[in-house]
Amino acid sequence: MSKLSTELEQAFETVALRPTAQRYAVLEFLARHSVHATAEEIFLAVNRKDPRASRATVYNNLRSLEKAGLVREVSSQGKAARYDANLHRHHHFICEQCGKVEDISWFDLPVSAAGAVLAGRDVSNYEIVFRGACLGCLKTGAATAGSRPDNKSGGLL
Amino acid sequence: MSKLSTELEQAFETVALRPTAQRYAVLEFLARHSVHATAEEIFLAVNRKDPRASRATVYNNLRSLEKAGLVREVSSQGKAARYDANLHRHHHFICEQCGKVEDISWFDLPVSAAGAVLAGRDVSNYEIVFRGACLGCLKTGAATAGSRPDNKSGGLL
DNA sequence: TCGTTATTTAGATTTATTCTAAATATAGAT
DNA sequence: ATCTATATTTAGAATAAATCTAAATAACGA
Repeated sequence: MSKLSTELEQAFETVALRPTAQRYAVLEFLARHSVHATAEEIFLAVNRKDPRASRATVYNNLRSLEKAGLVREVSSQGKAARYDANLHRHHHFICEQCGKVEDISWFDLPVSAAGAVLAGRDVSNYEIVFRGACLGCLKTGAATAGSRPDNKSGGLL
Repeated sequence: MSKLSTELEQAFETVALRPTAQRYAVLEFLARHSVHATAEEIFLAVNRKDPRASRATVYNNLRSLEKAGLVREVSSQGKAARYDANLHRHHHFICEQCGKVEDISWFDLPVSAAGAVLAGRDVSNYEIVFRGACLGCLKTGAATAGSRPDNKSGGLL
């Protein structure tokens, strides 16, 4: 009866997806942990408690949840795809040192900024992906400044 | 002697990466084709002409080029990672119907928009990922409006 | 309850990526 | 030019990730 379970049930209702026990477990895990887990990690996690879900089911559900917009695949560095509950909009920050993917609070992109350049495409959603050094890595080691040829300046924002 | 070759050589110079024939071929392919190819596609493409590069070399070079900032992995739907030459900054548009990833001309994110929310992290780069229906799919079929629970409005920009 | 359709399952299969250790090429110093 | 230290390349084996299969089960509406 926690607030989360209500929210998850409503989410399933909204997108008209059958809330099977396995599918629910996948979404719940992602909603509870902002760690951006791989399919394998989700598989292991949901199988610690009942109900047990097979690997194929985890993959199936990640796809159906993604198609419904409740989950999204976040671009990560490394082979296995990482997933993220998408109940509330947010941006992402990827640490180039340690590879961690952090959530960044949502803010709207000013309309003026994007308009012209999208040329009539129908945008249903968007996110900003920041890259750099996270707070942890800044403390620990020396940050390597990004060095793309056409990035002359130091700080980018 | 084309303009591209000069640009590629300069790019290697800037980032202090050895411009081996194989590495050059990988970057050149990505720069010439904005198709956001997979490692396998690049492998096949660069081996149509000399020099031939092994699969492992393609992967090695994608990693070194990525670390140098000349290439980036673009988030795609599907298992194989897709890569993109990053000589000039640009944003991305992913079509939710057909899966195509398109480049969007660069524009700066207004400073005011992002500042507070990044909380001291050192941002060396960023990009915006738009999702929706591309022009081709808009013409062909019916566009499905995005339906996340907290997205009440129709158009997003 | 019944019938229809979606979902789940375990395991095999396919596909993607990394690893290995020896051979080669590169850049800089002599 | 030659030498040396280091980075890169290679083919193929090994690992890891994701998908497929066909039969069994669960969900939903009538």
